[in-house]
Amino acid sequence: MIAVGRRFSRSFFGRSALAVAPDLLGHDLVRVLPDGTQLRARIVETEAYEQHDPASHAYRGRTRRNEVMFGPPGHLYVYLTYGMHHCMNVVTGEAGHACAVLLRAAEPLEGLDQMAARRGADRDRDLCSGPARWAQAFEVDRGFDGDDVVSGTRIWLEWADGIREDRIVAGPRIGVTQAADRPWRFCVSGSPWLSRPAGSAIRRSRSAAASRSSP
DNA sequence: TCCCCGATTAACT
DNA sequence: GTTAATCGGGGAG
Repeated sequence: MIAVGRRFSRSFFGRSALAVAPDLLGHDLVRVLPDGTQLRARIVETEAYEQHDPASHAYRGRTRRNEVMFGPPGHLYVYLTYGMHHCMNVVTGEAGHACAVLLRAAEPLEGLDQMAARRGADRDRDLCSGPARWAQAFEVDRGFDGDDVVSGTRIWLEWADGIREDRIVAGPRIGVTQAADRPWRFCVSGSPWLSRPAGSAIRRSRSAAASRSSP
């Protein structure tokens, strides 16, 4: 019997981002390109963006951009950052609760040639090792904002092996300036597919350290 | 309307 | 380690 990935249930995503983010590690994001090619990558790094989280796009309320975050769970929230990069999130929590999990890095498993063609990358490690890299490899942009990853047909999440809890490492989120101390980035320990090494190896920038009030 | 800045990346020194 | 690229969001005026 061929092992066919199972879809996630809607209720899996109907929890807090903090609960869903680590639980997505070791599972797969699947994408079918317009020509029928299937891409698959196994999640190794996520970040949680909670309700009332100063680092969240939804912190200051509902806007056209973040509208999907306020909707039902299990949908994609895709945004453009720095005027050129797209990032993929999965909306979590009940409708009305604007939380989401940022998909940051994954191990590419299927369709590596297609990913490389879009990325212009020569090494496999450069295909999905960062939120914008991964989105580009998967040919995902704002046109995918709101897509259903539970029942979708062009992009969806599949239950795979998962990861043992003792292999999950939590650390500060990357690139955020608000609530920078919250350890809401989750990584598969020692994975070579991360956007950056996990753990305490991340050094605080000098300016940030200097501006810190120290009791 | 104006203006600053960002959940990043790649190409520099 | 540093920095340009590049543009929409959203707060300020």
